[in-house]
Amino acid sequence: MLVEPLAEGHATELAKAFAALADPVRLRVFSMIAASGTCCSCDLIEPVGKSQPTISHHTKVLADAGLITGEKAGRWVNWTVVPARLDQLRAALAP
Amino acid sequence: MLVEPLAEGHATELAKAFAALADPVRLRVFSMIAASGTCCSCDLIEPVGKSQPTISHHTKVLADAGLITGEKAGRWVNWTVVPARLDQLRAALAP
DNA sequence: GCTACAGATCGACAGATGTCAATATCTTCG
DNA sequence: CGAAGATATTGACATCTGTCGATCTGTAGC
Repeated sequence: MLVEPLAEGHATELAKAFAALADPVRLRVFSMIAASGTCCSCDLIEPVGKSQPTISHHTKVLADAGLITGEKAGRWVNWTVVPARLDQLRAALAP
Repeated sequence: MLVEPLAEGHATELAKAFAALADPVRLRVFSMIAASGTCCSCDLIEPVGKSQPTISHHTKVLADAGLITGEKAGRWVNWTVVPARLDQLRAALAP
C-alpha cells in the first residue's frame, strides 16, 4: 500500500477491517481471544467490564470484519482469530 | 498483542491509530502520501474527489493520530508518513 | 417439561464522524 | 499594498456507533 495509491474498492475493504480495530473495547476483546487461543464470550464480560449485549455486539463486528471466527459448541461459542486476515492488514501497512 | 491481553490504556492508544485508518478516503489519502514520499494537500483533492475542507479534515485526523506529519513550505504543507508509527501498528498485529 | 445459562436481537439514546458551503488565515507575487 | 492561491476553521447536517435494559433463542441437565 505504501508503494502505490489504493484503489477505491480496496480502500473500502481495508477500512472495514481497521474500523473493527478502532475501538478500545474491541481491541481488548480481540487481544484476549488471540492470547487465549480460544475463548467464549462469557469469559470476556467480566475482564472487559461491559454488558453481555455489548460484548456480543463487538464479537459480531469483529467476525463481520473477518478478524475472528466463531464455532458453536453446545451453549458456548468458541472464538478464534483468523491469522490470514491479520497478515493482510500487516501487509497493507508494510513498506 | 497476540500473546497477552491489552491493557486499557494501551488499547485506547492503539484504537486511535486504527480509527484514523478506518475510513476509505483517509486510507487513500494516506496511501497517496506514502506512495509519493511527500505531497501537498492540493495534490490530493482531485484524485480523491472530495472538497478541500474535507481533505484538510482528513489530513488533520491522520496527523493527530501520528501517522503523518506536515511541514509547512511556503503556501504548501508537505505531508510525509511517520514510519515509526506504522511499525508500531504492524507490531501490534504480529503473532 | 422445566429451569438455568450462553448468546443473539431489538429499541432507544447520547455522542462521534464525514461531508460541504462559507469564511478566515497566511504566503507569495506583481 | 492588493490580488491570488493553499490551508485551516466554523457551522450545520445526516449518518454511524457504542452502550445498555429488556427480550428472544437455543442448549444442557434434572
